[in-house]
Parts: sequence; structure tokens; C-alpha cells
Amino acid sequence: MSQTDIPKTYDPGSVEGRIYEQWEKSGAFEADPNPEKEPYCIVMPPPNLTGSLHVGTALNGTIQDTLVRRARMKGYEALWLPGVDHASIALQNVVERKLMREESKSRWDLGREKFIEKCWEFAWDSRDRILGQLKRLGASVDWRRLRFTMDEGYVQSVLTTFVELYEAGLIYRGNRITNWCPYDRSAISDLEVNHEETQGKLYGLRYPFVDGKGPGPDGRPYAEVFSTRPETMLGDVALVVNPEDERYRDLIGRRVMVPFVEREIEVFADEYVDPEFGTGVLKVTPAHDPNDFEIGQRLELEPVNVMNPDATINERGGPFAGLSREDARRAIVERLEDEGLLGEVRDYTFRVGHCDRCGTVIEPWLSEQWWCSMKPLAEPAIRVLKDGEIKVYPDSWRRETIRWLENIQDWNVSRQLWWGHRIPIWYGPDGEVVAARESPGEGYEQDPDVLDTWFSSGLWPFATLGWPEETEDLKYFYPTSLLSTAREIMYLWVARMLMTGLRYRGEVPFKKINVHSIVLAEDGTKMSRSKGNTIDPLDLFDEYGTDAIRFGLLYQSSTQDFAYSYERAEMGRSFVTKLWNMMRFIANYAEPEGDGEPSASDRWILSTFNRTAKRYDELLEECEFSEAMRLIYDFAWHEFADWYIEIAKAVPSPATPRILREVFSGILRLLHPVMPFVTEEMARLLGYEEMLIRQKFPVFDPKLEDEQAERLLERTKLAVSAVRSFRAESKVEGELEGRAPENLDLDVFTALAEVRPVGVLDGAAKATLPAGDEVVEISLTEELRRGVVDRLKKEIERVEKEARRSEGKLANEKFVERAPAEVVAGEREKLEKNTRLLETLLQRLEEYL
RNA sequence: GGGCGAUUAGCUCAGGGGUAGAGCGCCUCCCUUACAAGGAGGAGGUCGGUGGUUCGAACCCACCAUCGCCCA
Repeated sequence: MSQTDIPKTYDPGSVEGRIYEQWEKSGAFEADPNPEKEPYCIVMPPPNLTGSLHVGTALNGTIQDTLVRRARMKGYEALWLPGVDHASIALQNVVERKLMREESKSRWDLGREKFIEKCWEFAWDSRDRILGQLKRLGASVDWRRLRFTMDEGYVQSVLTTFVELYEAGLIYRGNRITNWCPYDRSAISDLEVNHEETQGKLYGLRYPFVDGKGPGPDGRPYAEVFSTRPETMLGDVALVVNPEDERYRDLIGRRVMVPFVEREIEVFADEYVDPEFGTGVLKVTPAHDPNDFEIGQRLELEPVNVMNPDATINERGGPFAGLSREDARRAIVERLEDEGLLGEVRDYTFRVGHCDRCGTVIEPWLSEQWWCSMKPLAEPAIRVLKDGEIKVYPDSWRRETIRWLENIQDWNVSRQLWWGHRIPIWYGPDGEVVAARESPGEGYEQDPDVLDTWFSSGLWPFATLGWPEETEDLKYFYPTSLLSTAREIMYLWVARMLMTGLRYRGEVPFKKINVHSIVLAEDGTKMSRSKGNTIDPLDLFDEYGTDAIRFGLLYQSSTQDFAYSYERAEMGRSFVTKLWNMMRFIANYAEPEGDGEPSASDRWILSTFNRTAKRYDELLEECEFSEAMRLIYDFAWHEFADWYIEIAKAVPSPATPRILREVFSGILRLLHPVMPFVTEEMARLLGYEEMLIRQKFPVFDPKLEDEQAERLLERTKLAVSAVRSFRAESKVEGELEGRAPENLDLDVFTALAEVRPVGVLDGAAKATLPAGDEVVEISLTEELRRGVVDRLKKEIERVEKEARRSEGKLANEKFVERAPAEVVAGEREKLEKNTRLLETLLQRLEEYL
């Protein structure tokens, strides 16, 4: 293809869609069990159907796509399995709000069946939007295998699991305190509660004595308790003090009155009470506080539940029945004050649980729920993490996860929602409870609740491959190769997959876990829609091109969170442009004719490329994406383009045309997993017979190693730089005469430094330029002398300092004794070289002065 | 309160016992037939503080300061 057919610049917008379609149509993304090949499989963390692709998803997608494309090019049967999650509470939430906004109706107005229909509609629309975004990213997923957690087959996995756990006695029903969201009117799990620092008040509540034994130990006719939630006093069943608390010894066993509800309660002793907090007396409201619930159980007290599911006060709340919890708080405080029962009120900052989905303040609330015992499930997971059977990058997350698993609590899996997997529990006519995938028969009523979304997504790595059927896919692709995730869902999701995978497959669900950075907003804070500081990756793709963004994200991604920086996008774009221009040069460069002997510079670039390719591959294997990007960027730009292409222009060998193409092809193949679109387009323009996506990833070839050539060219580059630097500073133009040291590539030096070689130079009229450990000598006009002298003086100073440093070290007996022999030898060598260099430089200086 | 992590050039960040790195920004020169989204050359840092370990510490350890995240 001639240069005129190649556009001067790369236009991502006009290329990406076309290429994606071409890949997809060619079947390049498809993977099937293949006994000839090793499997490589990544299951995509299913995007939440209510969201849209954000920068974090783009980063994670880039990581996965890079690894899958690389595996594919390395000859694995590589499957990236896509899917979406039904996001029970989140989606129901969105649909409910929409319903209220558009039709002023609640889900109860609509009824369960109709409401679920609305959810399905929303789910399909949303799914198509999200999948479109993944295509924009370039995701090389096998679309034939798209899974949805509400698919028929997937539902069977979920029901099977539930029934199995129930029959094993690991799922049980319990009336306990749960995190209750009054807006969603559902329980949620501990992990879905965000504790936010909140400015509130601590109210002193007074409980009058009613046992006729007179005033309390402090001489007052009441016991005072501090609480942040006065409204819960309606459900108080006891007061407690610490048994060790001298002040309140006499209080134990006395009786007080709960105001307004006219309930007499007793004062007990319990070690949970912190004497330092508040007055040292605690009220016990078992139905509305998890700690109180436990105290209540210890004291065998019947909880009094005073709230409705929407957090209004119920009929047990006496005069406050019907009020919202907020109104009730105000009313109670007011009445306490009127009746002289309000003590001190002080400002108090504490952490209040909020619903992760809707932000509503969580009400700890006593309710009947289905629970899953986690300890028996966690044990095998802890073992594989401890044994290192699963590698976690970075490893600190392995330890974190172990810690979490070791302290795991039982999991409330039921949700009082409609959108999701309905719990397969059936209540029979005679009160029997049956767990079954289908109705056991006439007269059985199914439990109205649905399962926590994470119950179903926790089965992802094997349910997507067909489990509970023993499919070929499952046998071939499980355990999967790697899971890449943000750390926010390590416990919520990853740990659960680990537990279920071990239970149902007897093998880890993935061999590696990559925990990637969180992409923060430009100001270093978390991106959030409410703060309006989110960045839409699609806008970035439009502005910079997808490849540039992918490169930039990987370049910046490490174990540390990072503030998104547009500079990285610009860097990616510049890199794309640079590569594009290299391609244009190569496309127009002389075709190889025959094949001559490679020159030293040819051998140098081959050797360097070979080494780079090997290291790059290792870095990707270790999920060191940022390092890998630096390495390939540096090689492509600062070795290949800056030096080899310049050499190819100036002093080509007969082999250069071939090697130029060979190395560039290698660069394209190394980069293709990261920058799939532009590399594929370049491959097309260069007339490659096969699409890059199907080509072989470069493998290390020991035959290409050539240390001698590498050393030679490194020295030559230094010498060239020395001359260029001198020219720039002394403002010399045109060709100079010069004499180079013998151990460098004279052709390259002569051409790139623009030095005409001469055998002998007149001492008085030559400049001596240090270049690494060597010196270069060039001819000199009289007026340039000053510059040379200044340079020499500067250089002498530097070398002298270095030499003294080495001397100092070597004079230190302990250093010579204790430092490793090679370090000492290295220091000696360095000193020798610097001493020699210094002599030369000083001698030259003398000649000038 | 418990745990984890961060503090490196003006900015965004790598690195991780043996002479401090990148991109952007800045300065000088250059629109040279791949590339001004570029080329050539340059300036810029006592690696948060204090102690300790070591022949040697930006790196390991302890404490402190500031910031962030997670869990009660």
C-alpha cells in the first residue's frame, strides 16, 4: 500500500465501529471447549443494570480485555464471558421512583405482577445500553454466551443452591434485628449499609422510679439515660448498668416507668454497658438496636416492636402512633421537656447507617428473615487463601479477605422486594415448610420475599457456564483463570463466589484475583453522581479515541487509587499518533530486497525488542499493568522511533528493511491487547494477511539475544548525545570533524552526530566530550573554546565528585568487608573508570588554558 | 476505637537497600521529505518529620504529623 492511501492522521471515530464489527463477524471473540488448546477464561463482573459504564468499569474492562486478547494471541482458547446482573434492590428502586414520578403510583398500587413487568422492560432497555458501551470499549467478549442472572437456566442455579443449603441446614429462618430500609421496606445486608458521620444530639431521658423506694443513688427521683434516638424509648424493656459500676450498685433490681407508654421496667446488670459513656445507664430496646437485642436475649426479655415497616410508630407507641420516626422524636422530646423528664441535651457526632441504594437512614428493626450460616462456607475459602491456592494481586487483599472471612456473620438473604429470585420456600396447608424448586402441589403458598442479588451473583463463575448441568463448558472453562474487580465488592461478591465455588465445584472459581485501583475524580475525591464530578468514559472515547483512553488507564492503574488525569488521555493520544506516524514511515520505506547480513544496530534493536517483549509479558502476567505500559511505551518511542528509525534512514543495512518491519510488527502485536483498534487498523494498512487479533503474541527467542550489540549501541547513543548536547549549547551548526573512540558503531555515530571522521585531530583545536565512560573528540573553532572549557569544568567537577564518593566507600573497611563482593568490585571498577576519565579531562583542560 | 494504605520534581504519578524516574508544565533551538498530538537540547527533588537497624536507607523498623479508605 502506498503512502498516498494512508491518512495522515488516525481518526478513531471512523475506524473503531468498523473494526469491532469485523472482529465480531469473523468469530474471533468466540471460544468453545477445544481439546487441542489450553482454556483461558475470565467471567466479566456483571454490570449493574441500573448504571452506565463509568471510568472504573472502563478500567476493569480494559484490564480484562487486555488479558483475554493476550491469552488468545498466545494460543489459548480464550473466553471472556459477558453478562449483566438484575440488581434487585437497585433496579426496583429506580423503577419505583420512575413509577411515582410518571404515574404517581407506588408498587403496591400497581401490584406485584404488573410491577415486575415494568422491571423487565427497564432491564431490557438498560441491558442494551450497557452492552453497547462495552462494544465501544472494544470488549472482545463472546456475545453468544451473554448471561443474565434472571435467565431461565441461571434461575435454576439459584434455586438449586438455595434448596441445597436449606437441606444442609445452612439456611434457616430467624426473627432478628436486621438493617431495615424504610423507603424500600426491605431488609438489607450489613454490607449494603454505609455508615456516615452525622451531627446529631444526645438526649438525657429520665425514667421515674415507681417502686416506692425513694430517690436513686444520686438523690434524684429518676434514672437518667443518654440516647441519640429518643423515639425508641417507646420500645424500652429494661435499663442496664455495668455490674462493676459502684455508683449504680443500688440501682440494680429497682423499677422505673417508661414515660408515655406506661410500662414498668426493671434495672439489670450487664457487662456490655460502658460506665464511661453518658450516665453509665443504658436503655434496652431489643426490637430497635442490635446490641440491645443481644442484651435482651441474655436477660430473656420480650422485645417490644414499636414501628411499622415504613418506620412510622405503630399502635404500641401509645400517643405517638402514626407519627414518622422523625416527628415522633420531636414530639417525644417536647413532651419530655413539658413533664420535666428531659435531661441534658448536647451535640453529638456519631455514625448513622444509610441505605447504600437510596440513602435513607437505616432502622435496625426486628423482623423475620431467612439467614445463611456463613462460618461453614467460609472455612474452605479461608484455607485456599491461606494456602495461596489463589493468587491475589496485590497480596494485601488476600490477607484482608482472610480477616473478613474469619469474622464473618450470618447473612440475611431475604429481601422484602418483588424484583428478583423469589425464595423457593413453600408453606403447606398444614403449616409445613418445604424448600423446592417448584411448588410441591395444591394448597402451597410461596414465600413472598426475593433473594439478595448477591446470592445469585455469588454463583457467577459456574452458573454462567451451565451449572447445575454438568456441561462441557463447565468442565472445560472452570476454574476460570482470573477475576478482575474493584475492591469495593471483595466481600460482597468475590468472597461469596469463592465460598460457593468451593462448595459446588470443589475447586476455586478463579486462580487469580486482580484488585484494581479505584478511579477518583480529578480533585482526588470519589466520583459520585450527586457531587456531579463523574467522568463519562464514552465522552473520553469520543474525544481522545478508545485506544488512547485504554492505554492511559492502564498506564495509571496500579495498586493505588488515582485521580483521573486528562494528561494521561493526552499521553495515550500522542502515543497513538506517534505509532501512526511510525507506520506511515514504514509503509513508505524501501521493501526488503533479498536479505543481507544484519548490522550491529539491527542486532541491537532485535535483541532489545526481544528482551522487552519477554519482560512485558511477565509484567502482564503479574498484573503489573502500569509497569508494562511504561516499558512498551519507552521501547516503542524512545528506542525504536528515536533511534532505530533514525538509523534506518541514515545508515541502513541490507537487512534493515526486513528488521524494521519485523520489529514494528512485534510492537503492534504486543500493543494490540491494550490498543486493539489502532493497531488493527495499522495492520490492515500495512497489508498484513491476517487480522492482528488472530496473530501470535511475540515470544522470547534466545537466538536474538546479543549483549555485545546492545552495549555497542548504548555507547554509540551516548556519544551521539554528547555531540548533540554540545552543539545545542554551543550553538554549532553543520558538520564537524571528529574522532570517535574505537568501541562504538562508527557509521551510526558519524551519521547521527553529523561528524566527519578524521584520523588525527590537532590537540589545540579539538573538544573532548565525555560520553558515559568514554570521550568523544571533535574539531573546534576558536570561538567555541569557551563553551568547551565551561563544559569540561562542569564535567570534571561531576566526575571528581563521583570518584571521591567511590574512594570514600572503598576506604571504609566495613564496606569492603561486609558489602557483597560484586558491589565492591563494581565500585572499584567505577573508580578506575572515573579516575581515567578524570585524567583525560584534566589533561584536555590544561591544553586549553 | 480497630485495621489497611498514602505522603517522591510546579501538577498527576511510577519506583523500592548500592549515583532519584515518567508524562504534563517550564526554558533554548528547530514547521528537517513518518510525526509540531513532533524533533534536538536543558532547568527543576536534602523522596512528610524524628529516631533506629545497616558498610550503606527515599526504600526496612519505631514513633509523630497530615490525608484517604475499610470495619465496629
